[in-house]
Amino acid sequence: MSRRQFRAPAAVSPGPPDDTGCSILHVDMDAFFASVSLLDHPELVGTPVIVGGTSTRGVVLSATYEARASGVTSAMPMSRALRLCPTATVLPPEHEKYAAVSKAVLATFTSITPLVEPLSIDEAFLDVAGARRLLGPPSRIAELIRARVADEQGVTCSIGVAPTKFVAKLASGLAKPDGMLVVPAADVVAFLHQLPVGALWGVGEKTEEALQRLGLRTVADLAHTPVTTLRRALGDATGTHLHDLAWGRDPRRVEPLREEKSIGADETFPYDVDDPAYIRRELLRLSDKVAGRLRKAGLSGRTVTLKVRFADFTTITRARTLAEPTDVSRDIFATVVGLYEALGLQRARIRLVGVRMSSVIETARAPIQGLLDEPEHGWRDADRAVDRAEARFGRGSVTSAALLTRRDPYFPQRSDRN
DNA sequence: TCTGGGGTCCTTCAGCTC
DNA sequence: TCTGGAGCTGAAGGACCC
Repeated sequence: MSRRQFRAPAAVSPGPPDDTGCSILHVDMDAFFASVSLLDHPELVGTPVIVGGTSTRGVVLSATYEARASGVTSAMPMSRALRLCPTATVLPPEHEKYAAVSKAVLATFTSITPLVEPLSIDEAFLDVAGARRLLGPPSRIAELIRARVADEQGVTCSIGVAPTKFVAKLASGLAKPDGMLVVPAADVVAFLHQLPVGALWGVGEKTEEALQRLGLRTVADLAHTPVTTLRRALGDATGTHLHDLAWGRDPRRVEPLREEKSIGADETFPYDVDDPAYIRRELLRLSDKVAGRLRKAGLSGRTVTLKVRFADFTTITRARTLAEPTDVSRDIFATVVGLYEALGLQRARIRLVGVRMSSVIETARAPIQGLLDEPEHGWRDADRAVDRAEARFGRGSVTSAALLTRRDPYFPQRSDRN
């Protein structure tokens, strides 16, 4: 669910398409989470529905187009969304269901071309140059995909067809909902130049403000500004990149295999917390979670980053790079708690804590040496035993004694298990 | 209005080495 | 021995995406 919506320029027709020079498809599921949730609630089809967190600090994850008509957008605080659309039905997220549909949709894509680059759970780029002989021109392939996704999964998607990834992504956004937009190579510059600068991928609120200060409102304005001016205002990389995009230059290819660069987890408390012992327990829980995900992915990380967000929403991070990569919960926890204690916070009111591991490599290639004081069968073996137990008995079946509690003052809904 | 959770990438700065 | 610059790396923070 895109946070910003742009109307399709009148000059571009969605009619019988000229797809000359187009081999990149961007497929974006329409209101994905809400659509999948409605598969089990057919009585709510055609009504305003919001999927999102129901805690005191929940935000909108997705909303049906009926709810969006009232001004509801993703990432909006739930309290505000319900003020805008008081008749909406609120459904809690069902992440496993979304993952299953996403996997099935991805299988449909890979049956058409091996060049599929998933961008998130609900969108992907496809390079269909190699499928043309078998399946026809890109626009016909796009229609085939839309029909198959609707038939097989019961949800709709929109597709942008263009010569480059970034134009295809813009086109799919403009085709929503349940549509297709083709931008042939010869029309790319004209298509781009009538859009507002905020439509460009990578221009958010701050960058848009910086561009407005330069008097730049449309992509055409940006394209006709000297690149040195943009670099001065936005930095070398961003300035050059946006200037290239404004002229339709985007050499990025569809890359089916993208390596993960970091794995992390963070948690916003329903209420601000000022109890250091409670924070340490949460860091243990998050360290366990991150380590488990690293092991599941067969990865180890070297840099441990602690994130702390205070009650006033200011956020700090502290990082430490270890001598060797690790996927051991205990190592991550010891490092992150050391970073936390080095902050010297007394009773600061904390809203969120997070743990992230970066500089990740495959564990099989990681140089792992036992520490001098590490027992022969150390925490690494214990972690693997926990992984095996959880695989057999379910998540949370084995956990640290410190995480076992009858009552959680900050998460009343939590029970004995995490 | 009051801001989740999972990420990536970029910029700036400091410390280190040569 | 001291100093300054270049280049590298890591840390921190910000912006952005879905």
